[in-house]
This record gives sequence, structure tokens and C-alpha cells, in this order.
Amino acid sequence: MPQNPIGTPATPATPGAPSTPGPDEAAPALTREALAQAALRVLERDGLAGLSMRKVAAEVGVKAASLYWHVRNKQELLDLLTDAVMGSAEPPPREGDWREQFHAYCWRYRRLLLDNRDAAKVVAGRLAPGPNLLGLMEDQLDRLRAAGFSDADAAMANYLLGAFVQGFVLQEQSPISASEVLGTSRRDIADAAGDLFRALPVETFPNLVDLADDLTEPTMDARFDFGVQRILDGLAALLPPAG
Amino acid sequence: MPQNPIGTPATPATPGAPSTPGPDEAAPALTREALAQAALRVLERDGLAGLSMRKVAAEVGVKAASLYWHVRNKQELLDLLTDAVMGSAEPPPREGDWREQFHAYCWRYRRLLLDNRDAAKVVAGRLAPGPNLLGLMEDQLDRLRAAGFSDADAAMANYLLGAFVQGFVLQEQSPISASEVLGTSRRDIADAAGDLFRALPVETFPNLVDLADDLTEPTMDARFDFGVQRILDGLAALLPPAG
DNA sequence: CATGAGCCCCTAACAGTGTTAGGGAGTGGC
DNA sequence: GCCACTCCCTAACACTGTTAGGGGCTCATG
Repeated sequence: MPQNPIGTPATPATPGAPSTPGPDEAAPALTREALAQAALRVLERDGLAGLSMRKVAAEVGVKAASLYWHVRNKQELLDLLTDAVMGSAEPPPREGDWREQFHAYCWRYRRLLLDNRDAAKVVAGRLAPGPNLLGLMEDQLDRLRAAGFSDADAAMANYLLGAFVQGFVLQEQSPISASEVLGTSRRDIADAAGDLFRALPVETFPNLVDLADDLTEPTMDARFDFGVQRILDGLAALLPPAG
Repeated sequence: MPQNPIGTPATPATPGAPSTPGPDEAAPALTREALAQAALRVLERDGLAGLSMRKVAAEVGVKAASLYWHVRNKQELLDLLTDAVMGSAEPPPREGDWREQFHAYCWRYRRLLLDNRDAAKVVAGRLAPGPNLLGLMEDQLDRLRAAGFSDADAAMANYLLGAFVQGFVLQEQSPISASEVLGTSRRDIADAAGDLFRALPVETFPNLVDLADDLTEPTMDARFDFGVQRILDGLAALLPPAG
């Protein structure tokens, strides 16, 4: 029965403990954390589509089948990877009003997803939340309650903001926007889209033709900020009139 | 050079034309539209992960390599599939104010993505927008301008609403929420998540423990409606004071 | 010292994937 | 008759996640 029992990895479940088991050992000792870091390197190099068990195994100097001793399957490795990404997130400073803080929160989260290659897809496909994600939720809920939101609204707002940022980046990185396949840059894409809209038959698509520029000009940053501002406006309307 | 040139499928590019080329032909004649319908059936049966070129080929009574005569690669087939899904969307009636209309729009779009298996993932991975999606954008832009939004705001709002619904459903169907892998129902998931939150150490996660019920109780429908209402509130604030 | 248990990695294999090269029928026009 | 075109085929390549079974290696126990 060569299977790792559920709750007994090489290092215990306490996430704050240092991953090196002893001070004298030079070998990295192949822990689950080391696997996650190796997977992170492969992800950065080859993307999610190129992340295979064999490559991660090679990254730690081992054959693919050996990974199944430390990890139940690929999904569990991706879960570890997700929390490793989340671990590099740091909440914004607790200055200014709640609007400024959550505006910064959304931007930082988006930056995190954009800076780590394919992070949005990995996070969207996760199976179980890790301790780092739980820490972020805890921090957000604390600020929302401090801002005066009810318990129910704070919980809903927390989910809404996470879902929005994550969904936006997923959309943003879908092939039509990112188009890493072709050699075309983002500027060319916008121009091509504009031409596409303008070339449509005016009688059936009058608005698309007319708004071609407005539809294609805005950068992703501008679209994201627009969305964040609308949501924050909507949330602000839930608060009792300030006094 | 057994490759289909770019703009010359078996049926011409006009999407409104009937797909049967002649009135007397009984054989379906394997058009790109027929391929898309076959792919849709495979998707419904086996999901996106189980949708392979070989299965789609078998669905139309052909071997896998033959598909590459009609389609450049799998991605192009998925693009056709995406627009086939979009073709079954119908905009809500043009009654009531813009808020009611777009509330209905968001709900219908979400229903569409939920009813067609893995539709959100397919749509999120699309490479090029099809005519059906363009028609929906056209309709939305027309209503937004009629409601009094500026050109720039209408374009931004159109993108925001699409990105939100799509991102929300993607999040909603990620394994942690949907969990079709295990036999556990959605109710059990919520209970398990509640237990997970309550079992956390109170000193480091006081809010998660305290709000365990608020975090796990709301249905996906409620969370979605919360988000839609906040965004519509935020958009309403952009309009000039009604008079 | 010998034995056994547990840990950790290995080879080999299975059933599948997207995609391409090359070939071979069938049809219509010159 | 012959050519070009359309459409489908077989065979193969280089992959993928995952499992079965085995073999050393270390440690505690008899």
C-alpha cells in the first residue's frame, strides 16, 4: 500500500514551521513544500499546460512515480501550488478608509495573479483552500466589519471581491485578450478588434460599429479599475449613512 | 497540403443561412456547424476534460484525422462550440427600466453557462468571438445607451457585466464549490466548510470562526444576486440625476 | 546479529491525448 | 485520358496521469 496517509506529510501540518527539518542536513529532503516550490518553477517556465508530473519530478531530481508517495495526485500538487502562490500575497497597509484599503486589496490581488504565470487558472481550479488563503480571508473580514458592514454583508462582500478579481483576470488572460499563441502584441490585438468592429455591417451592428473605439481603446487596467469602483460604490450604499 | 484555407468552409461564412446545402440531400454532409453540434453533444456527455478529437470524430462517424480537414485544430473547434452555445441565448424582453433588464440579462447569461455543461470554461478559453456573441454585445450596448449611459461608460459596463457573470460562474464551478468528483452534495460541502471554519484556532482566525455561518450559509444564487445588485448600484451612480 | 517494518524511489506498463505525413478513393472539368 | 480537388483513411510521434510491483535503505526490536 504505497500511499501517503492523509494527514501525515513529511513535515507536520503546522505551516509556520521552517521547512528544513534539521540544522545539519544539506539535502533538501523532498518535502511537500519543496514539491510546491519545484512546481512553481515549472509553472513559471512552461505554464499550466506544460506542467506535468514528469517535469516536476525532474525538477527535484526524481522520477514521476515517486511524486505519488508525497502527493495523492496531480490535483493535490496543484492545491499546494495554489497556497504557495497565496503565500506571497501581502495585505495592503491599514491606512485610510475602507474604500482605499479594498481598492488596494483588489489591485494587489490582481497583480499577484498576473505576476505569477497562469496563477489565475491554478487558483480557479483549486480543490481545497490552504492556510495562506484563510489568512487573507480573515484579514478582509476584519476590515469589513471594522468599516461597519453587517456580518452577512461582510461575508458576501468578501466573496464578491475575490470572485470578481479572480474572474476578471481569468477573462483577461483568456486567449482572445492575451493571445500568447500568436506573435501579435496587445496593441495589435486592440487595433485588429477595432478593425473587426468597424468592418461589421452597419445595419445589423450599428452600436458595435459606432462604439468600436470605446470598446477597444480602454486598457485592461482601466477596465479593471472601472469594475472595482462600481463594486465599491455598490458596497458603500449598504453602509448606514455615515455619522 | 491537406489544409482548409482560412475563409472557405463547406458552408459560406453567412451564419444565418440554413446549414443543409440542398433540399434533396439526406446525408448531413459534415459541415463545420455539424461538427460544432457533435462537439456540443460530446461536451454534454463527457465534459470538457473528456472532449477529445477522437470522440467528436466518432460522433459524426469519422476518424480523428479527418476533422483537420474542416478545422485547423482543436481550439478552432472549441471556438465553433462556443458560438453554438451562445446561439441558444436569448435576450430578456425590453420591458421595465434598464436595471430590471440587465438584472435579467445577468441571470439569463448565468443560467446559460450553468445549463450547458462546462460552458463557462469553454467560453473563457475561446480564441475569437463568433457572430452570436457579437449580436448579444450589440443588443446590450443599445440598451445601455438608451438608458442614458455615455458611450465610454456603455462600453465599459458591457465588458464589466460579461466579465463578472463569466468569472462568477467559473469560480462557482471550480472544484471546491462544485466538487463533482466526490459524491458529496452541495449541502454537505457547505456543512463541511462550516465545520472547517469553526474548527480553526480562534486566536488567529477569530472572524472566520465567528462568521462561519455567514460564510457558508448563502447559496450561490444569493451570492450571485448580491454581486449583480452591487454592480447595478454602482452603474446607476454613473447616470446623470434622473429627471 | 538477524529480522521485520516503514520509508522512499525505481522500472514498466496502460490507456489515452493532439497532431502530422502520406496515401487513396471518388468526382467533375478539360 | 488526365488533372485537380475534396474528403477521408492508416500509422505514427511524443506526450500525458496513474498504478502495480519491486528493491534498496534505515531503524527499532527480538
